[in-house]
Amino acid sequence: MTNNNVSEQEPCDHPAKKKRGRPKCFDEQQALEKAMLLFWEHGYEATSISDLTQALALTAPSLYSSFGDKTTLFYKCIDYYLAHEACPIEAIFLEAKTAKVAFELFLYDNVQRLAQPDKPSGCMLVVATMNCSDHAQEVQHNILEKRLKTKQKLLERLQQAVAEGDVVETAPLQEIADFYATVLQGLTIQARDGANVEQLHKVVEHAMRTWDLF
Amino acid sequence: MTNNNVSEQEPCDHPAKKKRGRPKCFDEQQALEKAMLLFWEHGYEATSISDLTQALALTAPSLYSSFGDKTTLFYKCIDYYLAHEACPIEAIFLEAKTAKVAFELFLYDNVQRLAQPDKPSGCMLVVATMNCSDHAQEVQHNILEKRLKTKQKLLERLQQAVAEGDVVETAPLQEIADFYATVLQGLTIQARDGANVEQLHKVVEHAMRTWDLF
DNA sequence: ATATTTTTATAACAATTGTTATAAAATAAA
DNA sequence: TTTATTTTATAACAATTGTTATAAAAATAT
Repeated sequence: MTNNNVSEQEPCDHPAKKKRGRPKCFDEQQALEKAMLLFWEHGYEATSISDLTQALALTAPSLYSSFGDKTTLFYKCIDYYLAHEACPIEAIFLEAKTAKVAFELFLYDNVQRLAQPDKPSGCMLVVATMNCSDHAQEVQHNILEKRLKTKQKLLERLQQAVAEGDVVETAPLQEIADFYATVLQGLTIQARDGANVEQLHKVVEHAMRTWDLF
Repeated sequence: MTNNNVSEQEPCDHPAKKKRGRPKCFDEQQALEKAMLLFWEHGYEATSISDLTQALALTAPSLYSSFGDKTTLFYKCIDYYLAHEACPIEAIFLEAKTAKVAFELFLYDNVQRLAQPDKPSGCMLVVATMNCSDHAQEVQHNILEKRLKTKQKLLERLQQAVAEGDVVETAPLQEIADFYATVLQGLTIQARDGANVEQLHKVVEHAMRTWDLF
């Protein structure tokens, strides 16, 4: 919104290789971000093409020629979200020495992202395809799989911890993963319901204090 | 679905006071339940009138004359849900001697309801108005308030516990309420993502084991 | 200057959205 | 039997849905 100094056109190695036809009168990345914010806020189906064209200030044919149909655009917005707004779980899990620290960093990082005052609340992967008609079943299923992958990563980090010795072999890894996945997704709804960063921080604090009880 | 022996027509005190005009060819309660199931599964906006008329096997004018417009019907479905499918939190909170038992019973009762194989997963209050356009903002806000009321009841039960002496005065009541509300709503998303009753049961079991850590 | 390429703007498309007017059908009361 | 009442079925309504055909506009390449 307030940031206008974006790179006008990616030089793409060649410093100033002018393109052939009529130049675009909007920045693709900026438009993608605005579309992502709409889908994030209202969800896939509740965001209409006319909502998008209005917010991005471009016509429907421009939208379609640049990003494809609504489904394709939505997937591109999901990719944009994962690249710019979602928690970098792999990086966090790699740098953390123990699983407990990994989960701690992961949850606190999420808290910061889920309750930003100037952004839609909650995780886009959770909220954007919650309400879908039968027509959007494929989109819904596709996003569900991404959520399940995150949960799988929690489990794998716990397995790594067992291998490395910082979690005992008898620990119920699946239950631990289920518990923290539940807390994580609960944070999304709490954020949607108006909880702020401090509140969510306290929730995570308590959830982490239970680590050694498993 | 499998239960057909519903009361055909409410006698309404007078045993057999026949109504005046042409009789209805469908059971209102049964129709309401089917509508509720659709809204529960797909959400408010993603459920269309034609989805409803098709599932209830009645025409649009019949639907409108019996239940009013879409918004009114939705609210009636919410009432039906609260009366027949939602956890009776007041009753549970009244019969439980301590706040810990109250929360325990409340969460376990929810687990049973959130992951029924033959019903939509998760809490309808959480999932039905997750994705809404600007037109449905009022509906969305209305349902949000109902969610907040539940959270408020958690807090009030904790305050009651302090008054009764089964929770220490120094306990951070708001944080405890926030934590268990987070777990509760996380259960809804977990159920939507395919978790079964046993898995959710384990999550609650662990969440309850942290009670005395506050 | 002409040709080529890309993006723009205008306008329309069939299908679906929520909703309602109209009249026929089915009952009870007079 | 007639009248009154209620529900049904048919059909349409304007508005919006996602999408695209068409041609003008604006740039580069020849």
